[in-house]
Amino acid sequence: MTAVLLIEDDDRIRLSLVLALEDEGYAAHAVATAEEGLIEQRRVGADTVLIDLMLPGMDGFECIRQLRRTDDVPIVVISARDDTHDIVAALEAGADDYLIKPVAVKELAARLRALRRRSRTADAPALRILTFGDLELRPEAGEVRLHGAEVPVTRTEFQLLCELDDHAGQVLSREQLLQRVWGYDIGDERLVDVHVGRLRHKIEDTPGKPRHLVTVRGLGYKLQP
Amino acid sequence: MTAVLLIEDDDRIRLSLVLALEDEGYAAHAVATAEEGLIEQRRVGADTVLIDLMLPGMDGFECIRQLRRTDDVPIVVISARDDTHDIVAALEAGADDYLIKPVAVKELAARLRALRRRSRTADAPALRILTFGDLELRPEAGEVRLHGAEVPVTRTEFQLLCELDDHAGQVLSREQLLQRVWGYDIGDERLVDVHVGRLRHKIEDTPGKPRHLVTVRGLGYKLQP
DNA sequence: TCTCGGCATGACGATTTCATGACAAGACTG
DNA sequence: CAGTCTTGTCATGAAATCGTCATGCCGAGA
Repeated sequence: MTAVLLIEDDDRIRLSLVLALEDEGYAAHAVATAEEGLIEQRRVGADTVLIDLMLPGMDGFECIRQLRRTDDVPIVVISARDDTHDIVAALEAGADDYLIKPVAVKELAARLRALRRRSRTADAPALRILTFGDLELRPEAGEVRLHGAEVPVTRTEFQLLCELDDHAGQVLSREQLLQRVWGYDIGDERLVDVHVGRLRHKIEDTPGKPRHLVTVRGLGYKLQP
Repeated sequence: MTAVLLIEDDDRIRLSLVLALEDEGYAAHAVATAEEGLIEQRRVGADTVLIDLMLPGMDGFECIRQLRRTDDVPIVVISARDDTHDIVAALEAGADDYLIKPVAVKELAARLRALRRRSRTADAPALRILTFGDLELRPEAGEVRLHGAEVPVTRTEFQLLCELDDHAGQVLSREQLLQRVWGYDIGDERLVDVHVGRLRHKIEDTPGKPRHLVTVRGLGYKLQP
């Protein structure tokens, strides 16, 4: 059974939501403040956290941020405030979904199922530093290194490389690359060739024999893992 | 850049959403019908699909179900209908989120970011590998391996192999293969023979005794599981 | 065994697909 | 404002690939 932790200060809503969730087959557990919620989640480790934004003491936003420091648990906000600004802030703080009170329990249950479907895996990815043999890509730093030495690449080249990197090992068609790097719907696909060529000059040692950025004839290009 | 596919029949909404998404830094691409959407997603493979529910022809629910049969892409519904029943049905069909028109673009963008944050970890190692004894087929990588070593294969050969693979174990007639790989309605069936022959040179070790790509006299070819 | 239709295969010209160098129009910098 | 960097377009040539055809083989049924 799925364990849900509800953080909500209003007694009536808290009680009715717990009952409704139990009806839907969840093991629901509720507390009234953000502080209790943090402790409880650390202790119990529910599969999903439901949280109100307006809480006495620590507010919902801060609670979400603190949860997110240590926990990748799916978080759904349930709030009376329907302001776009609040919604964006909550999602940016680390929430996964935002429902406006009064909530339809069926909808809540469906959203919880959808979210759970999506959150199957647990491990959080570390800072990405991707290595392909002697080629290093640091997306956050905007750096490309070959044999440890930084290689100057232009913005377009870098984006192209990142796009290929995001799908390392997969073939991306010129069309896909045009769409993703340039934002074109249609356009001259030779443009991709030209940039791939330029990139190769910089990141391949042996001309004519690309080891990283290989072309798959008739399909596109890919970055060799 | 993140590629988004929008499926929306209303011209005004479609255009304004595309522009708004591009402002937010997405590579947006739009079609007007569910049927086009399915084709487009198979062709281009966006990172996220936005879809309206009320569409001419195939409706949004069915489109979501069909997408989900082959694709794990995040799907966000954007609909004018605010009925709980519709929301639940869409989420159950496989959607990840549901927004009610008119949508606040900032909220949409925030939800897309949240969804992407959530999906990224899950679908990282999604490279399919299909194995037939010593023969390996990696559709996304555009690779064919025999005894672990990569075999260079042309596009048509690769498509032919994928098609046979999709129906592994069952016989496909030359006519079916012509239709599926070449798109011909009619044509010279010898063409299939020639390509099967070329493919065999590459993926069979013992000439004259095909172990993977078997011909069924009078019927067609099949890939032996 | 003979015959015949289905199948395999090698060759070849036509076409497609790629790589690359050159160039001009911006963008950026000092 | 001049010089440099970046970017998109184009032309060209090389190489890989495609579809067709002709030829010959092989298996199944008589």
